[in-house]
Amino acid sequence: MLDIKLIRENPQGVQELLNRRTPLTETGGYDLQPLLELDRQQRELEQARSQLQARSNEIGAMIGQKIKGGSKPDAPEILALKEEGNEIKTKLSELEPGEKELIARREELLLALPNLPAGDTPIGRNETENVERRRWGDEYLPPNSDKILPHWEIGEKLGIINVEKAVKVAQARFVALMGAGAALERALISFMLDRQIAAGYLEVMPPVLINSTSLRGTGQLPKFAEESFKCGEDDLWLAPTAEVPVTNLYRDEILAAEDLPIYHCAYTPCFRREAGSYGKDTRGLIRLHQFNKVELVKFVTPETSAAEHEALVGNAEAILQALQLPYRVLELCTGDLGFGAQKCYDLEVWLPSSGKYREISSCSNFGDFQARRANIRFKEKGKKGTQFVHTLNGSGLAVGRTMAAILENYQQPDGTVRVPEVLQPYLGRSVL
RNA sequence: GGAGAGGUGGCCGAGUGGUUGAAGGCGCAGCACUGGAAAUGCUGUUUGGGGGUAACUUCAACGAGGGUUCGAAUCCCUCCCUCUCCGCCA
Repeated sequence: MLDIKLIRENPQGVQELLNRRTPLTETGGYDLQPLLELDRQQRELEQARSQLQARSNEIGAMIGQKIKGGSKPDAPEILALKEEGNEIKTKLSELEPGEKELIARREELLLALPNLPAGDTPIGRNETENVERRRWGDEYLPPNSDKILPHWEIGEKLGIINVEKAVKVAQARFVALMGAGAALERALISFMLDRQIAAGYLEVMPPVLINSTSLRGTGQLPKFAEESFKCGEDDLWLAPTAEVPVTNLYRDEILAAEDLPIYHCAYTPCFRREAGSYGKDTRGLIRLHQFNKVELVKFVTPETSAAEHEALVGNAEAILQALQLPYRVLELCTGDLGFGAQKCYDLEVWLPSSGKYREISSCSNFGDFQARRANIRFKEKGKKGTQFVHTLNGSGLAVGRTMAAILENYQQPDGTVRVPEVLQPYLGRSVL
């Protein structure tokens, strides 16, 4: 959520940054004018209301004092005050619903606004204008990539990925991992967690059924309801990413400045409806309704968040490097930036069967956008008031896509797959 | 699912209609005492909105939302959550 004060004080500046995401036109974009108008009306009403309220409080105190001083409750001067109190109450009851309505509508508009891109986020219209920052691991690109099978075919041949059975059990876009496939998934999860724990992250295992307040806190609601699975009987949703439960661990808390930064890593299954992506990536492990992910989440002070962001990307990259998987780092342009992000790097791993880099991690700095929604603050000793923390998160990494990358990049001519060296202790074997 | 108890400030915990934003304690900060510290004493210590350059001022908040009243943490209604016991269960 954006700061209404910032919008009020610098509407042109905010509008300009929002236009970098989607230009404001007659047909689209983000128009601040209705919000500013609501805000103006609301403050006007608030002033009128609180003046009346002040007088009402005064009357209450006066009556109290008189009665304490020995006046009878039905003395004329008290009856006169009560009369005035009643008049004020009538006026207040006329003002209050209007103000509440204005506040609710302002909140609604505010919740629908995305975060402002950071000043140095490259400007662009869509994913074609993302900027490649670096590549890593060219020396590990597999030779004769034209002979490499897509991971789902290899998985099927090895008997470690079974789609048919999963579709029977659930529906399309689910897979069942069998034998070494399940073991590899588990090994990857353990490996990733161990590395991130060693890098200073505290492991958590949060609920993956989460309430709507939590989803609103991180920005998935109200705008992206159709992307998550909802449990109809309860106010519970299946977590689309561990970002939601882990960030919300600290919702409505005031942290001590010396507790920051807080680093968490979490393995969770993730559930996404993938609405609107019906034709895409219909095969394999790339786009599923259920997948595993190790997530990194940071809570930091505003001054450190940019540096913490770079470090977090480095923590995600370290996994790809340890697995010797070639990848590149993209910085998302303003037109492709996620709703809550002010700056975002995507890591894309090389998938030789399709000759493409595919997203395997997305590392975002949310600034205080989520903290404002989820009310996560910190207090510095000796300083008055509180500040919002900055939240950051990134995948470290998406496990299924990592498995896909391994199956393809580590394929051998005889149809077997080498196990990356760092995983061998976890799996107890060197070939699949 | 059945029965009961309860939700107050960073924490514990008083408070059943009238300066109660809230006693007391703990914690924390400052000052005093000390060679230094401990102990002790004194003082201070919630958050959010509005107005104001500021000093300051005003409103709101005792789980949430309604209601009664001139006035509600205190009374009434609805909802949510937590805890205990029983049942069920990995």
